[in-house]
Amino acid sequence: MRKKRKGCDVPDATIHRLPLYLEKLKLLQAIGVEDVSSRQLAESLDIKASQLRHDFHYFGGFSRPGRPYQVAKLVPALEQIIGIAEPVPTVIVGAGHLGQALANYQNLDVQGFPVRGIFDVNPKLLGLEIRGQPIRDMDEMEALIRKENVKIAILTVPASHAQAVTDRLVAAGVVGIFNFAPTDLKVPDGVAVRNERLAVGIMALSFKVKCILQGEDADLA
Amino acid sequence: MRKKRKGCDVPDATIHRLPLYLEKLKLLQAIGVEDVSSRQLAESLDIKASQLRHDFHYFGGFSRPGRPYQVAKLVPALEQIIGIAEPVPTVIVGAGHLGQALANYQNLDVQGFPVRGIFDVNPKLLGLEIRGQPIRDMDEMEALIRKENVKIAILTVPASHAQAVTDRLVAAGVVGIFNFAPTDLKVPDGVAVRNERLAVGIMALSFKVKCILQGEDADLA
DNA sequence: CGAATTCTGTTACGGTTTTGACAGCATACT
DNA sequence: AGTATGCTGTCAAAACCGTAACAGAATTCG
Repeated sequence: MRKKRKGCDVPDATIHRLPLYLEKLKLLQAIGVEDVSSRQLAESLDIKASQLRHDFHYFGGFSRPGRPYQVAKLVPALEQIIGIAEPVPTVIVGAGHLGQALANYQNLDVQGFPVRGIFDVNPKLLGLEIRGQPIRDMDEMEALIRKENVKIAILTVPASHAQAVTDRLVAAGVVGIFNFAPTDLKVPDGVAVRNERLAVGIMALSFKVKCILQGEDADLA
Repeated sequence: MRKKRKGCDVPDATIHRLPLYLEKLKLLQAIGVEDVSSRQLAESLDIKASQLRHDFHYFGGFSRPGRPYQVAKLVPALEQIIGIAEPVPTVIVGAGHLGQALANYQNLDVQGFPVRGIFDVNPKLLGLEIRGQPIRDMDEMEALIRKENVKIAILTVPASHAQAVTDRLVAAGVVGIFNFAPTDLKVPDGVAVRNERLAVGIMALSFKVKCILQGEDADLA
């Protein structure tokens, strides 16, 4: 296999922690904190300090040894690593309840993912504006993706349409798909999919709840 | 530590796969399939058959050796394990866009989590009906949770209110919280929290997209 | 009836992630 | 100046998870 680009050969588990680090650091920055040690930052996130340093180690020196991390240096460094140093234009496909909720979710913009288009097949929804964006017909999708150079799409269509829409997105140049449809998508190499399956989340929770309740019963016995 | 209850000392990774197994099995059941081998089931989910058997092994015999799994046996067994053999009553706290979208999400009911109450502080929302459920005032929350014996709550309030609401939920007897607020919740032992952080998902995706695009640049060079 | 096939349950291996430990640098203090 | 302290970067051990291999059981076919 070809040698990976610097900073891309990183465990998934680490990748999932980077946004948490960034979020917490931005919070600290907002309240005027300038320096933060690995211990402080890790404890506030309920992880071990050694893990945090280990994570950062994949990307090389964020600080000089012996000195704590500087928030003002770390924030842009993490944004660079995550890929949101520049705003990342995004589209939402599927303007049902979930799609509309995401379109309304102000944090998407704030966190670097401005929504440049919302699309749906339902003609009744066309023209309805959400935060200044009209819901557009699917016919316009490819043109807008190309025009705005959109690389990331949020997919909130029914499972039955997900694969067909995915194929169109990929053909139009989308490289990352955030999939809320409860189905597995087939994509060519060079396209990343992240499945966000609500049902999995709540069922995993249910499993733990069941175990907790059983444990309490046992305590009483 | 006290000996764990049977079937509760299971890796997280396995727990997260159980809903996928169940979903696929229900699909097979719906189209009349009676038997399914570990290989068939695993391939349709893009995992190794050995992993599937390994997962099932945590819970003991679902089938007699030498015979494939019987869908009609496996579905209720998994439902039992996950804890949804009986419907699990649920409440949604926070009737903003996301809360309403989840309340409208029909699959919640179908998958065993009927919504028994939707709550919000905003008086303008009170009384608005979503799928037959009125949005109720927060004052009524504890009473309804106790009356319906609700153990799982879905939290879609702003981050600033999340901890206060959590404390009330826990005090009222909720044992599992599905948290969509971008903040870490402090809960006592015996309460499970699952954080569903949209920002983490899209940023993890962004990281991979950045790596893919860099890789393509490299290919051209 | 016996061999071949198909399948699961179980165990052992290999890789990855997490945790712990320590050396080295920079500062603060006596 | 010299010592003590706090910090990071780095490496090694430990825990965890995924994969492969195999033994045993039921069925099918000759």
